[in-house]
Amino acid sequence: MNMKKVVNIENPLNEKTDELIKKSLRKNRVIEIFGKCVIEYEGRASSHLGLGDRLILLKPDGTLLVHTKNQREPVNWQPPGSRHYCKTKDQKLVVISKRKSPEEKLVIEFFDVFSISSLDLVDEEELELNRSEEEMGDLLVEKPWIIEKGFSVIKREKETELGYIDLFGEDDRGNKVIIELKRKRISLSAVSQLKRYYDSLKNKYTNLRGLIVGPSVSEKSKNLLNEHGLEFVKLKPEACELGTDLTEYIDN
Amino acid sequence: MNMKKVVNIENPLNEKTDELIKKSLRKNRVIEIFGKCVIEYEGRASSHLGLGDRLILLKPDGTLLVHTKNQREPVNWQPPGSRHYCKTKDQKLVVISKRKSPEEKLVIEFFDVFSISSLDLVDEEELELNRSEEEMGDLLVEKPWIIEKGFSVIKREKETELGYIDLFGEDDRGNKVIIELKRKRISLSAVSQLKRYYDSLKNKYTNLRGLIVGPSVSEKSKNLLNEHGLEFVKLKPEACELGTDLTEYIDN
DNA sequence: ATCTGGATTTCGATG
DNA sequence: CATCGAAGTCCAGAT
Repeated sequence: MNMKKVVNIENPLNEKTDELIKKSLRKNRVIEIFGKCVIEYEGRASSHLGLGDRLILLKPDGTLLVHTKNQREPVNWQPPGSRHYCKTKDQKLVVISKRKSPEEKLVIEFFDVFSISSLDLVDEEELELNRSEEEMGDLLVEKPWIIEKGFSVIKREKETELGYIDLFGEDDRGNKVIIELKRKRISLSAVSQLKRYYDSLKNKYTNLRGLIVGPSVSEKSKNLLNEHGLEFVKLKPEACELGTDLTEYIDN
Repeated sequence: MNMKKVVNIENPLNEKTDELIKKSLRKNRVIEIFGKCVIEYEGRASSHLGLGDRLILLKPDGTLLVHTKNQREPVNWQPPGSRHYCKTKDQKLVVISKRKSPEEKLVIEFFDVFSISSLDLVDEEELELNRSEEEMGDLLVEKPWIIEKGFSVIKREKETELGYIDLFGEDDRGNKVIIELKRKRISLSAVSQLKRYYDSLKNKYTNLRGLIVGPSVSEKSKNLLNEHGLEFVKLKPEACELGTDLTEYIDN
């Protein structure tokens, strides 16, 4: 069953780890290092991280991740496209990752290495993700009556001077309608975004409405919508999955 | 030197891996699994990921990460605070992670396991990060003349009806000044944000200016600033680090 | 290369 | 718990 070759050193000696990492980098393997280290970063920002235990992950696409025992986010990293190097200096393993444009450099100095594994990962599958904002758009193009009776879509992703409008359409009285879709509760910045689109088209269309569509809206956002004469339409992203009962919208 | 105990199985048998993972979870270790798996997610969104090789990371704070050989971002994950479980079903290792509020569930079914390591990571260090937007604020509070001659800061993080203003101050002619700080090139949404703050205070102060401070500004954003009567002031975040030569601002 | 906006954003601060 | 905005955001798509 386990025909896959895992290179694994439990108590790595520095002279050997150096070699192993270099070879694994050449072979485009994913490399994982548990170790005690100090980290310096210099680039878009700059940072210093004192001595501690971390897990370092080197990916064949040039990604480098430094994970601590907490948090979803890496404490330090290099984005895809970086170049990784490694050497032994003063008896210590040093891993360096650089990229250009923007110029960025990460230096990891190991004071102890607990474990190294490296492996060729084969993965051709792509993630199928549902309930995105895009799916909300798909649903409304197909069933525009969910917005309101008589509504019709003219254009998806309409470009304006000031950004892209999710849906542009027309109501049963001939008003043009700008629709901004959100899969989460409506925030102030979402309202500002809609207002910006509205302003960019209000000179072009005399009868113009602006709708924001999402699962809910905060109090302040609702007030701001009212001030600007914009409207809110309730629609939860989970309603946009196939086979969902939409009868609650049917009296529109 | 290597007194740290690394639990490491190179060719894990499923009966043993089950036990090892359960024990490591109890002991709050960081667990890393290389394996071939299928993944289902159901929660804020939903997703399916077909058979492929991945690296799974389980953290003691309840974070779970699934990394493929590419990208900085995990292809699937659970945020901190989730609960991890593991079992053997149909001779296959299954790892499950759940959280409530919002309800989310991730199920990883392994068809092959290549390597497992688990380790107690000790890390008390905090990251020292420089060149943040906050540091730009620190500098301008200390040296307000960088904005312009005669400018003075009245308040940091001033709250308004429609959000928090980074800096609120006054110029040498008695105009009140709203300042929005950005460490990156100014985008349309940054301008919208400043406009929102400006609108929320323009009734309160008759002589009001709105400045946006950042390293550069896009053409569209510059136009939108002009339309609204708002202003741009150039300041790079790296200038906010200690010991930087600020003579280029000194004629202000 | 830049611009634009979404994201299972995450994260921290604040009320 | 909700709101708000930054982030070395990342990332995809469009120009």
